[in-house]
Amino acid sequence: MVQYQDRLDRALAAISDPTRRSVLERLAGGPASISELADPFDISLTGMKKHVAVLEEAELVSTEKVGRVRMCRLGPRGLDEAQEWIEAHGRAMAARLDRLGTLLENDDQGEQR
Amino acid sequence: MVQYQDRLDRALAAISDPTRRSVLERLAGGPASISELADPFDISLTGMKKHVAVLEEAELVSTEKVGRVRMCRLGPRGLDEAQEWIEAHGRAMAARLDRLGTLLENDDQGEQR
DNA sequence: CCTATACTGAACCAGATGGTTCAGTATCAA
DNA sequence: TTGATACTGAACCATCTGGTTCAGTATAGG
Repeated sequence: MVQYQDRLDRALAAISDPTRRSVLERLAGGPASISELADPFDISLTGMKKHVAVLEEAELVSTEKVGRVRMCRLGPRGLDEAQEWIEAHGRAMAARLDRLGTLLENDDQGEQR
Repeated sequence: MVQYQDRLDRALAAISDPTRRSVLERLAGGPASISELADPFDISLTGMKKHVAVLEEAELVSTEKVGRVRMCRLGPRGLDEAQEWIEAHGRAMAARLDRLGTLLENDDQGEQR
């Protein structure tokens, strides 16, 4: 019963790492090999491959082996679900906070419906 | 030099857990105690307190002890930064994918810059 | 054919995460 | 004052995470 959220879980966890966010930003500029992705960071090839694997499992990135090079590009699915959740609930949270802001320092218990 | 991203890291990691997302959704409806938050889940009080602590460190939730009850409410900062990153880069990624989509099955190598 | 390149897989590591139980402490209510 | 309630902190646990090194394998190029 948690499984249908799995992709959202993975996507959010994937982008919670700054290295992986940088990788996504880099790939937004076009495909790149593992080596090219690893280059700007103080990280081993193996380490970068792991990051790419995480992004791939979150379906944010797709890869393809071409000769001895693994080309990485943005996946077709992208951050849609993550964006949807944040927009829907971020909006609700902000709205709630706005109302709270006007009522605060006054009555907290009354908020509990 | 990574530290200014720390809040974003924490916020995204915090909402990558489905239990914590549910807690945020619950709190969008008004403040709640730890017990009330734990109730819908098969989790101990201690377990829920840990989740709340994570949300608090991400500055998504603030808490206040009132008598023997710890009241939890949405924090003032919210998901702004997370939303900004996803919107900015999600948009860029989607745009890139659109262009790729029109060019694909044709020439991949030419995309590299 | 030989060598350098680009990745891959296995093994390992320290620290974080998500959960537990158990033994408190503090407070509300009777 | 006594008991139930609501949390808290410590200790423990299994698994995941982000990283490493080392020893391959496969391919591009000369």
